[in-house]
Amino acid sequence: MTPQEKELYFNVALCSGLVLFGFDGEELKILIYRKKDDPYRGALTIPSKYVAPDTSNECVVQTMLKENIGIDDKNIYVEQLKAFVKVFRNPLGRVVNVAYYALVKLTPEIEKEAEKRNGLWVKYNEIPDLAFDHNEIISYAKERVKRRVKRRPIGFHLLPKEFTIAQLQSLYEKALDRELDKRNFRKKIFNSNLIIETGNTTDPKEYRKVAKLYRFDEEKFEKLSLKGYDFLF
Amino acid sequence: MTPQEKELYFNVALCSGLVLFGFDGEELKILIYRKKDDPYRGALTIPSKYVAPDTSNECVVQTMLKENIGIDDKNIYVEQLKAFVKVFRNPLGRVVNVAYYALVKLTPEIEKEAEKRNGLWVKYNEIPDLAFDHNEIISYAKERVKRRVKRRPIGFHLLPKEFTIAQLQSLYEKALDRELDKRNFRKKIFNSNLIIETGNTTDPKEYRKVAKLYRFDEEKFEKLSLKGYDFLF
DNA sequence: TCAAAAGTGTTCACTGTACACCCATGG
DNA sequence: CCATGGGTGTACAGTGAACACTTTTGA
Repeated sequence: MTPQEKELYFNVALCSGLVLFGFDGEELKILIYRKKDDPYRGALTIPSKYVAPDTSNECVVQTMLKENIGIDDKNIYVEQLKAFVKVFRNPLGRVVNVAYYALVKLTPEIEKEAEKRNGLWVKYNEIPDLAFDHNEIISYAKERVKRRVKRRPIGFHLLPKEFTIAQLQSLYEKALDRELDKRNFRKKIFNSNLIIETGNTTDPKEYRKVAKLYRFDEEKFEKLSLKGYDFLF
Repeated sequence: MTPQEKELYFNVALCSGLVLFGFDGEELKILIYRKKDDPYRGALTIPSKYVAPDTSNECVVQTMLKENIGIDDKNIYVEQLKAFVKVFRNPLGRVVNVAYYALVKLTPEIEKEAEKRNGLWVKYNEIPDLAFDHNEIISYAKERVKRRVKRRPIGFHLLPKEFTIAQLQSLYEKALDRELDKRNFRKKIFNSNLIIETGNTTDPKEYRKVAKLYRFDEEKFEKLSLKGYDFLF
């Protein structure tokens, strides 16, 4: 490669975009921000951050998780979506956004933590207009999650350690954007043998009727992951 | 963004990588090259090309199709896989490879054309060691094609206008990397109503027994594509 | 006593899969 | 006459989808 070519081609910026899905037991939400700098000051965006040439995109995603919701945990489920590469995405120059999505269990603390840092949690089905091509990125992320949820038990990343079947079903309904039959859902979940009764129940003060709590069988999950796909909805 | 930041971040090169799948009626193949320049002179690679900051990645893919196999056709099926972004992919600097795959119907002419231009067609299941992370890219592409083939009738992009059921089945077997039952396959294909008997048959000189030729019902295909997924294998 | 959510089985249609033989033709 | 590949139907199991009532308990 000639020096001229080097100057021509090594002239692109790289950034990581993050579609952060959070589930609070009832609602599936996505974290967005109001931009505080140019370009598009004041517009809404998903979390995005430039990547220095000697830093990995995945590292920047971890940094964003730490900065945006205060989570410093390597076990958060993160997966690349694809690159968004349109020429005129950004007025500063050619910026390639390599988009990722991540799944987190929301607690009131995490929600507040993100809001303290100027984040906004918006419902999965009520995404406002965003800057750049970020709406397109979110659509792509939602499709990916729909597909993953149908095939792999990634839903467990979004739930607390112990959860009720109703919470699990609610999550699947939100992610797939359709109602599921309660009896069929339970049959399917129990047949998968991926969840185990913990023996605990919900706090009687919180609900009208106590519900059994379950946890996820990690061993079975590992085997299933290795084998490939299963767990269809 | 400060000028210092601009200098720091706008320092990455962008390239399009292409996993080109071709089917000749019997074998599913991938096109690779022997590299003629540094770095890794002499190593095998998939077609890749730097993208100038004012050019779209998709455009570069079209250019590669033209340069590598002499096909100048906007109807070739092309889809982005994802970005391959490791920091030390390339000794010249940070190069982000946005990988695509494309599907083409191979004729002896196209195969020879590509070979004239130094291309090598390797069988889907006999991929040699490649430079950079190109083996990883091909693995990812194969997984994507497997999934797509199961869900959408993209197989038709790899076949000539008129084809036999045996050719179609052979393609599916190669792509999915397993044998399929002849009767079940025919049942499934005919039930999908996606193919139409043309009334023509194969040339009696070519085969021991003539076989009916079919074509693909584009109208039904459009409807099916819009509706979403179907056509499971 | 009523509203709200937990929990529980059966039936039917469809789809995937396993499986074997006859026919036409060229060598 | 035989090797090759085209073409055809049935039976069984498993899964998806539709569907309604009882129980518990807090308000």
